Amino acid sequence: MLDWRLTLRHSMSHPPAAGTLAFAPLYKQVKLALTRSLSASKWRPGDAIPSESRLAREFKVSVGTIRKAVDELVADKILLRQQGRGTFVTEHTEDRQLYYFFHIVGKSGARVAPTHEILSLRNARAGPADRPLGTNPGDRVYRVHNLLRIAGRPVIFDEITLAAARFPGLTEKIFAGRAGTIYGLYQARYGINVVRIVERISAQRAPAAVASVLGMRAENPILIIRRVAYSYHDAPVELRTSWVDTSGHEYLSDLWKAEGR
Amino acid sequence: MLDWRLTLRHSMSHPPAAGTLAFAPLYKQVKLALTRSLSASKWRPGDAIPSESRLAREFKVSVGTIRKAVDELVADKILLRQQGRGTFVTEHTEDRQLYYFFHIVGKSGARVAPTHEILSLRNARAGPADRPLGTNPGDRVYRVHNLLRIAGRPVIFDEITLAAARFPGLTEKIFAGRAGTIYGLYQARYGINVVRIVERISAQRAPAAVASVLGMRAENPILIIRRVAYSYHDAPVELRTSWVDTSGHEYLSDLWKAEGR
DNA sequence: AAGTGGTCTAGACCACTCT
DNA sequence: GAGTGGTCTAGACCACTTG
Repeated sequence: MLDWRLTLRHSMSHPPAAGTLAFAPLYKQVKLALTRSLSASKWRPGDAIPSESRLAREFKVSVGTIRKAVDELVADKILLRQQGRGTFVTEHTEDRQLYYFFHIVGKSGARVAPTHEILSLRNARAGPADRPLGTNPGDRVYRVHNLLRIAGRPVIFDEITLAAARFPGLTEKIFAGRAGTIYGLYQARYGINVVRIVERISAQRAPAAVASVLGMRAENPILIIRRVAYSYHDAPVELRTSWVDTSGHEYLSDLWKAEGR
Repeated sequence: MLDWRLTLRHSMSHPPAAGTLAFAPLYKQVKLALTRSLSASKWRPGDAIPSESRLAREFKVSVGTIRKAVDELVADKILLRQQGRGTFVTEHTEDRQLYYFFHIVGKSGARVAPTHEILSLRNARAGPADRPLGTNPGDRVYRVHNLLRIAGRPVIFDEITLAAARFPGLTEKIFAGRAGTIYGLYQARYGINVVRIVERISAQRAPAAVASVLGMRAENPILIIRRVAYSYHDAPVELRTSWVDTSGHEYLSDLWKAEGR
């Protein structure tokens, strides 16, 4: 279990060196070792990681140093501390989904969980627009169409693109029959943990196909969100384009709340 | 200078008590005392606050406790640490503006600073829509119209609303003739420090008046951003509605980058 | 009662900036 | 060299959860 023994201590000086963190502060080295264990699925979402005193013994550093590493992972929402219980690998629960990965709220500000309806899952070939996924044009991808309703009313139409190589054997049945959230599915079935999203937003005219699904008039203004979802170490996982009818809802951007302050 | 002597130590137990933090952890009490000094303009933006060892002496707590309080203020971007130099009150420089308070980027992702053109500053009466400002309908407000160009092309039209009571003597000349950013003006002239914004985004049809200023066709889809800007302790400072032509630019939402990771 | 995270302390040494 | 923040340690005690 001690294959992560750190060789360098206090040698925080000089070229931070590309790629490796050999000369970084101890707590950064610990943080990197932990995220590597995480991405190698050493612990599963919902599991407790070893206690801080135990980690301190294993890494041969002080508890304070472990705390500083874990502090950052908690701030990144990769780990979750619970006093008296332990430190856990964050799960993609409905609540987390709603707070950190779903930014559409009612005009009154009310945050309501949407219901999902998977419309289709198709095999396709990646195009140049899928580059942010890390795919090359021609690579196999899945495209999933998804309709989100809020209080029964269709509000969002999603097109989700995934690299087939990273999601082997994915089917519409698996996607539609999942237990929890979509990111929970990635996590539970493929060990892929979405920890960060970047979204680009613009206003356009609603395409006819989208408008008809959303029950709005074609050519009416619609909000378009282009999302890239990342796992540990900035590895892209998912591309998602969302068309949002903002006649009754809007996009909420609140960095503070999102960071849990 | 020691008017902030803390009476309670280690008494972190029991009713966190509404309003007061008397029973909160020491570092939270220190943080609160510091933000109170900040909002009382005890130190001006750009100034260094006392060193950590000095604060530790003054507060009669350990340096580690001071560090934890300052850590949070740095994470909130209220303070800025510089190794070897000191800890400074954050200023509203152009750079900070561009990174934390301006979310419009080119479709390529390029972040370009806009140029501002103040079109008008009018006296008006607050309406019900101005409630988030903390004003009651009928209170005096200023409304400022502002055109932002990116690479010479008009992209954003802003309507800024301010409570006249908090910005006495504000004129169009002052607004247009300011040295740096708009939030820098609030800071330098009125001691009001914007530290957080919340934005709500929707897609609508461009009103004729806005469309003509932006040089786009009326009724075309346009992005609308309704912003509330807050100072310390969540005090609302500014209401801003922005109409954005997203034919060549888009809104970027990246919590991580915004948090400086 | 045992184990976990949360707070706080005191002190050492390093890295950086300024004079 | 003096002063600042940055890292790291070791240990005490508190608050909370679980058995």
